[in-house]
Amino acid sequence: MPKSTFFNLPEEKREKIMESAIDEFAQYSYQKGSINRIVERAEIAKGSFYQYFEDKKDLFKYILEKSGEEKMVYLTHIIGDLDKLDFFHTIRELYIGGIRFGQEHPKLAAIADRFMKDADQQLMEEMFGDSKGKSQMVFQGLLLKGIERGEVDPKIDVELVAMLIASMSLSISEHFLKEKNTGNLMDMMEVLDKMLYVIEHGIKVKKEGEKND
Amino acid sequence: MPKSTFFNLPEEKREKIMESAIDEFAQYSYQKGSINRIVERAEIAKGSFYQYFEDKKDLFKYILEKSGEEKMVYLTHIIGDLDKLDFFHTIRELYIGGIRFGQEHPKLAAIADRFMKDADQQLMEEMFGDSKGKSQMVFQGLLLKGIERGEVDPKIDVELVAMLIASMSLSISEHFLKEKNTGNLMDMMEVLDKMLYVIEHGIKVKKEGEKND
DNA sequence: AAAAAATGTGACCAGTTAGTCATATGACTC
DNA sequence: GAGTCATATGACTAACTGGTCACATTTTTT
Repeated sequence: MPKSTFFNLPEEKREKIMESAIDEFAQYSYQKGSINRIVERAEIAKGSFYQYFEDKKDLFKYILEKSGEEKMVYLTHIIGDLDKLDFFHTIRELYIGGIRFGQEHPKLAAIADRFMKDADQQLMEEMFGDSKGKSQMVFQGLLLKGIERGEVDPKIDVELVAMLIASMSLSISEHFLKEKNTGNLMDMMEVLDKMLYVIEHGIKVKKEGEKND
Repeated sequence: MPKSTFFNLPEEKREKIMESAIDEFAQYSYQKGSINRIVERAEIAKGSFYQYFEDKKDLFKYILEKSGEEKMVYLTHIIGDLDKLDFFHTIRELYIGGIRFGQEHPKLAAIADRFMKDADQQLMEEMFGDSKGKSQMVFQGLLLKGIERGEVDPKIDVELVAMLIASMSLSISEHFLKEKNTGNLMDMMEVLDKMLYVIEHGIKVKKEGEKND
């Protein structure tokens, strides 16, 4: 957590610092992001930075937390309605929420994605405290519920599939972030639905007598 | 490519250098791997290193190339028999080859995997010259052939699915590398087959009248 | 106004990095 | 033995890094 001095700062200054930091970590990774550049861009003295934050990790953690909170805004209505939709529609809604978050906060999305991709397990644990990724845990819970309800194939290995879906999610986010020029919602939805189709049905050719939606 | 001086070196020395470098990059990433530590472990002078290699990139590229060649040894017999097996058995064989390579050359596998995961697109292109990952291209080719043969669902988006499979492959390799303590072939095969099952059939519960292998 | 507490500052530290270069070594040729 | 040439060396450079600290300034309290 930032020190109290940071929260005592006038809002303008505080936001300038946050913006500088977010710009920095959106451009560079956590590792390569430079405190020197951040304080330069924020026009504060190096020493001041260390009056506001414990260290680099403290700052980055705070950004991730804020980013997580912001993302939650896009997802809570889905989590609330968890029983109204089946597994596949639930994760579809979750992805759509994620895409909207990414469109409205591209830098935050880029920072979080890059961190998920780059960070080694040790760093992840230092930042979050939980060993397995949060999203993987969410998927795992949803899968179990989906199996109970008879929507998801009970033969699958829940943990493994959660991992696979989490990894696909990451690569699809990366894909979206990379092509932000053509990042219109329609195209994204199309890609999303194609991905969900694969998760639902697999890619093996369907024999006669099998149904489709 | 390393300079001619490197290849003129007595084999013993050459291998000591390669081993030091491989150890270094297996432990640290390309970015964080240190030439200083490499020359120290290899017991050569810093200046000597730069008599053998143009720079850090030159060395790393050479390791990746050698690693790629070595991995090919484990895959060529499959590429040769490409028409004997259907799509799903082909990629299964490819994965098994990959697993065996990883078991016999864990450091090389770790280096390549980490690089695939970490490297930004720019660096990838500097190293390989091709924009899309090699494995993704292989999957794409296999998918197209699989569709032609009526094994793979023609409704899928080939490029997207190739990307998804490539990303799953990476995360499964990572999974295997992480648990090298329990890394016995039997367990790995089980996980592999579970993953392939998902790719084949998806995770939606099967209605009556649908078949399974 | 004086004292005290809080905040701001940037030179500085010890550490790292990739890469260079003048010089030394030693092997081979004439 | 002199001359030549490829190779070996490690001190050195310049550029960074995250983090510290003695001091200056401002704000608050007495």
